[in-house]
Amino acid sequence: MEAAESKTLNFIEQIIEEDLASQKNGDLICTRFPPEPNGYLHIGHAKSICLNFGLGQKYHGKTNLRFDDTNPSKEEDKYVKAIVEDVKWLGFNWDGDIKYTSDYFNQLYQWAIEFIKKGLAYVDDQKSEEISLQRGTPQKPGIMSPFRSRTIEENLELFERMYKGEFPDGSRVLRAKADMSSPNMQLRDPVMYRIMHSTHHRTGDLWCIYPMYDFAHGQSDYIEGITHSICTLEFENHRPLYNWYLDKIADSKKVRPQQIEFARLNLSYTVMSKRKLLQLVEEGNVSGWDDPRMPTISGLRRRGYTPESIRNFSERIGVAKRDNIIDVGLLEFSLREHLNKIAPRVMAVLDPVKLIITNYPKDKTEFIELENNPEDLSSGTRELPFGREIYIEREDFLEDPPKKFFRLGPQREVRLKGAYIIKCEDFKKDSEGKIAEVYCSYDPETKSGTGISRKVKGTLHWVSAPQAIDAEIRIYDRLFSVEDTAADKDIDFKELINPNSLQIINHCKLEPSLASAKPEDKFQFQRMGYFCVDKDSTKEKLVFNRTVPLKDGWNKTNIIANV
RNA sequence: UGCCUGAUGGUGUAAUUGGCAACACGUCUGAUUCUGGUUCAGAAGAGUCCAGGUUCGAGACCUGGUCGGGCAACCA
Repeated sequence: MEAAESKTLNFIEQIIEEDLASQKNGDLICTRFPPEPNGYLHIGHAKSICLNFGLGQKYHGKTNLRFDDTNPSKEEDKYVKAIVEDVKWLGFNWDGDIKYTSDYFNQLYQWAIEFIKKGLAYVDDQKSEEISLQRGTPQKPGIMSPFRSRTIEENLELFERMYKGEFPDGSRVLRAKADMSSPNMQLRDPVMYRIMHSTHHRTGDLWCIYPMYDFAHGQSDYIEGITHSICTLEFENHRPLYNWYLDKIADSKKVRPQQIEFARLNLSYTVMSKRKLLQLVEEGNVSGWDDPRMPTISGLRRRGYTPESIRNFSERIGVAKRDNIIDVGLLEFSLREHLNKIAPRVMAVLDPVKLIITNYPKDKTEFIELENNPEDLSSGTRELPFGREIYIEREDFLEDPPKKFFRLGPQREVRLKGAYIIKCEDFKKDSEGKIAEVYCSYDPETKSGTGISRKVKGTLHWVSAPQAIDAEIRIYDRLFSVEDTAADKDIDFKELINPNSLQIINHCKLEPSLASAKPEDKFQFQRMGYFCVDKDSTKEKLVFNRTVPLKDGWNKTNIIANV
C-alpha cells in the first residue's frame, strides 16, 4: 500500500525508521494526541492529529487520544466532547478507550511519594512569588529554598496533609530537588504538585492536589507505552526535565518514550493560539468557536471544509523544526481541489437583476437538463425550469463594458448556461441609476445539446424568476487584514481585525432544487464559488455560507487593467 | 549576559547522508472549455544567512560570526 510511495521522509519518520531498524522498541510504534480540554481544536491541532495518527497508520502502530487534564480550573467536559467530535470528523480512530491523564492520578501520587522517599522532592511552604523570585533569571542562577533540606519524614507528612486537604490553595507545593543553578530554567526545582480545591471534570472532588504538566506528561506516555512523544517546539526546553523524571522511575525493560519536537503551524491572516481565539469568542468579535471565520476545526467544518481537504493540506505542508507561516491560499487550494470533485453544481444568483426575454412566449416554462457535476459523471443530471423571466448576476451586465468583458452589454450576446444564446436589446434603470431590468431576445435555434455550433464568448448562470427561492448568503473574508498577525509585538492583535470579514446578502435567488438542502451540504454555485448550508438555515429561511470563491482569472486582469 | 533551537525561490517542504538545488502553492504565457472554474502544455523565480576552512567536489562537514524563535505560571 504505502510502499508504492517513494516520498522522502520527514525528520520524525527518519527517527522512527532508524528506531525500527535498530529495534529500539522492537516493531512497536505508539504515538498519542494529547489535547488539554480547555478550548476548541484549531487547524494547528489538525496538523498534530494528522501527524500522530498518520504515523500510527503508516507504521502499523497505535495512536492514543489522551486528554491532558491536570488543571481542573481551566478544563471542562464540554471541551472534551467537542474535541472528540473533531478528531472523529477528521477521520481518525484512536486505539482502545479514550485516555485521560486523570486516570493516572493515583499512580502519579505514588511516584511523588517515591520521589520524596529518595530525597528527590520536598514540600516548599513559600508563596509562588517567592519561589519565582528565587528561581533567578535565564542569566542568573537561582537560589535554594529554605525548605529544601527538610527531612524525608517531614516531607512525607506534609505531602500527605496536602493530599488530605489540610492546607489552603497556594500555601505549599511539592518541588523536585533538581538543580537551582541549571542554565535550563525548567530544572530549577520545578513544581510537581500544587494545591487546588477545585472540582475536576472527571475526578470531581476526590483530589485537591494536582500534578503539573511536566510531572504528568512523560509518566503518562510511559504508562501507555508511547514510543514517540511528539510535541511542539516550545517544549524543547522541557525535554531534559521530561527525561529527568523518567530516569527516576523508568524500568529499563519497558518502553521508554522519546520526546520529539516539531514546529507548530502558523497560517497567514489568522491567529493560532487558544488564548487569542478564546478572546475573540468572549469579546464577541466572532459568533462563537465555530464561527466560519475561525481557524478552529469546528469553524472550518461549518464553513464547508471537508476532512479530506484538511488532511491533504497537512500532508502538503510537511513537518520540520523551523518556524513557518503557511499561506492560507494553500489551505484553500486543498479545499477547492476536493470540492471540485465532489460538489454538485447548481445555479444561484447572489445579486439578482431581472432579465426578460422579450421574444419568449409569456406562459411557457420548459425544463432544461443539466449535469450535476462535470467532474463526476456518475452524479447524474437534473432538470431546471426556464422561462421568459430570469435573474442574472448584477455584475454580469455592464452598460458600457470594456473590450475584454465577455458578458452582457448592449447588443452583446452570451449563452445562458444550459439554455439559449441571448442578445441584449435594451435595459432599464431605476430612479437611482441602477440597472433595474435587462431586455433580451433569444435565439430558439441555439438550445444547448442540440448540436448548434454557433459560439459566444461568455456563459452566464441564471435562475428562473417565478420558481426561484430566496436565501441569505454569508460571504466571508479573512479575519485579519495582515499576513503575520504576530509580526509586531507592540500591536495588539485585535487592532488587526478585518472589519469587513463578514458580509450578509439577503434575497439571493437559488434554483428550486436547493429547497431541501441540509446543513453542511456542499455545492458549487456555478461561476460563484463553493457554498454550504449553515446550521442557522431553516425551511422558512435558507442560509448559505460561502466556503471559498472560485479562482478568478478575470477579476485579476480586471484589477490590473483598472489600476 | 546564560541555555535550547533554527536559517534553502514570494510561501512551504525536499535533496537517497559529500556529486553540480527538486516538488507543491503562488505568479506569468499559451491551448481547451456551454463555469473567465477544471484540464493540458510551458515559463520566470533561489546558487542554499555571512566569512573563512577541509575536499577533485560542500546546501550538507569544521571554525567564527549574523539574524530569527523559545525558556524566568503553583498553564499546557
